[in-house]
Amino acid sequence: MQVVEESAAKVNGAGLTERQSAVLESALNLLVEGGEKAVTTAGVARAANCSKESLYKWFGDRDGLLSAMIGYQAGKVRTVEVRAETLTVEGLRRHLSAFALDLLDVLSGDVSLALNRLAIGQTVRGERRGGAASGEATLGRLLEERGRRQIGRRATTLLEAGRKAGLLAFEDADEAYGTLYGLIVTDAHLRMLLGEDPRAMKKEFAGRAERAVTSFLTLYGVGAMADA
Amino acid sequence: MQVVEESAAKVNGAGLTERQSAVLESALNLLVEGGEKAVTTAGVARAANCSKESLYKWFGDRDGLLSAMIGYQAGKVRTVEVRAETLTVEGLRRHLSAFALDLLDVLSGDVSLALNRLAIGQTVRGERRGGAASGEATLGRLLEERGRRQIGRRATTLLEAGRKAGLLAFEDADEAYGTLYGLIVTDAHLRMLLGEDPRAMKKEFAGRAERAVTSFLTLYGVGAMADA
DNA sequence: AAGATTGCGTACCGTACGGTACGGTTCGGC
DNA sequence: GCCGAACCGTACCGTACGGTACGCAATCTT
Repeated sequence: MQVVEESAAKVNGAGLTERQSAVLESALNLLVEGGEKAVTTAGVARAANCSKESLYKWFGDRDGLLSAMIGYQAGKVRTVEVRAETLTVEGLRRHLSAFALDLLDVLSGDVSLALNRLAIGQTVRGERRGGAASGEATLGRLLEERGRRQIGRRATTLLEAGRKAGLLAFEDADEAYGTLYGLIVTDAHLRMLLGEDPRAMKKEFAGRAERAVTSFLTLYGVGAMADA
Repeated sequence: MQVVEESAAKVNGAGLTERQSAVLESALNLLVEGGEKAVTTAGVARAANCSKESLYKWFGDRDGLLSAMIGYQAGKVRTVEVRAETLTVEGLRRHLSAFALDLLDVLSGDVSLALNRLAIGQTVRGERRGGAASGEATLGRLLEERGRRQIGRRATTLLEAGRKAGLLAFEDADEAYGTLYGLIVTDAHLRMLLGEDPRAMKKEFAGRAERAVTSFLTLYGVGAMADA
C-alpha cells in the first residue's frame, strides 16, 4: 500500500529512485491515455521496461502503485509563494487573475483530470475501500490533501495579505476563498471530468478568470477596489 | 447498449417494464453500496432475483445496463416549474434560496454521487470509450444531458423571469447561472465525490445557500434587490 | 575474483467476471 | 387444455488480471 524501498540509491524528491520515478511517469502516461483500466500491473511493467516483481517490491500492490502515482504527481506541483508586502490595488488584482488562470490551468491538465477520475472512481459511499490497514488513506483524501489544500493555501495567504493591506474585507478567509473558487471554477471542473473537451474550454479561461476576479472584488473589495 | 424490449406490457416512464425498473433499482442500490465494482452482472441478477440472460436481453450488455441506470434515475427527477408571473423582490429571493437548497440536496444525494462517480470513472481523455457504435453516447454525456442540463433550465427560466420583472440585470442568462452555480456549490460537489462525508456537509447547506443567494443578488440584483 | 544484490523477462496460478447456453417453470392467448 | 413466450436458476466457457516464483544477466561490495 505504500512505498517500501528506501535504499541508499540516489533518491528523487520523496523516497523514490530515479528508476521508480520513471516507472511512475510511465504509469501516469498509461492512465492519461486509457483511464484506470489501462493501468494493469503487466501493462505498467511492459511500458516501463521493468518486471512485475519489481513493481510489487517497490509499491506493495496495485493500490500502492496508484497511491504512489498520486503522491508523485502532487509532489511535482510547487506553489509559487506570493510576497505579501507592498500590495497595491493593481497588484492584488493581478495576483488574483494570475491565481485564477493557474487554477484553471491546473484543473484542466490531462494528468490532473486523469488522477481525479481515478480517485473518484475508487471512492465508495462509506470511504474506506477494501484496503488493508485501517490507517490507510483513501486516494480521494490523498488527492485532496496534496492537491487542492496546497493550492488553497496559496490563495488564502494572498487574501489575508489583501485584507491586511486594507483592500479586502471579510471575516473568514476560508469562506472567502470558497467564494473565489466557486466564481472561478463554477462547474467547469466537473464538466471536464465528465468528458467535455478541455481544449475547447481553455479558450474561455482568460475571460472567465477576469469575470470571476471582478465579481470577487465587487463582493469583497473595499472602496475603490470594488470599482475595478 | 440500450434498452431493447418494448413489448405491450405495462411500461413505466420510459420504455421500461415494471420488472425492469425494479431490476434497475436493485442495481442502483448495489452501486450506492459498493461502487462500480459491485455492479457485476451476476450480482445484479442475484440481488434482483432475475437471470443474467434477462439482463442481457433487456440491456444488451453491461454498459447498456449502466446507461439504463443513469437514464432511469434521471427520469425520476422532475423539475418543479416556477410560475414566472407575479415575481416580487421577496419572491425571487425565496425562489433562489429554494433552488440553492434543492441543488445542494440533489448533488449530495447518495444515488447522485454514486452515478457521478460511475460516469467519471468510465470517462477517458478522448471520450469515446471502447463501446461499439460511434453514435454511442458516453455515460458522462448522458449524465450531463439528463442531469444538470435539466436543473439548469429551471434556474435560467427563474433568472429570466427575474430580469423581466426588472429585479435582475445581466446579459447572458447562462453566464449568470454559471455564477450562481459556482456561488452555491463551490467545491462541495467535488469534495463529496472524493469521499467527504455528505452528512457532515449537509449541516452547512442552509447557511451556504443563503450566503450564495445574497452574493448573487449583490452581483446581479437591481436597486433595492441588492440590499437584501 | 567471488559472492551478493538488484532487477528484468517470462511463465505460472487462482480467481473473478462478462457473456452464453440449457433445462425447467410460470403465465397469457387461443 | 394446449402452445408458445418470457423468464428464472444454474452451469459453463474464455479471458484478463492480480499476485508469485524462478532463471539469468548486470552491477555492486569486499
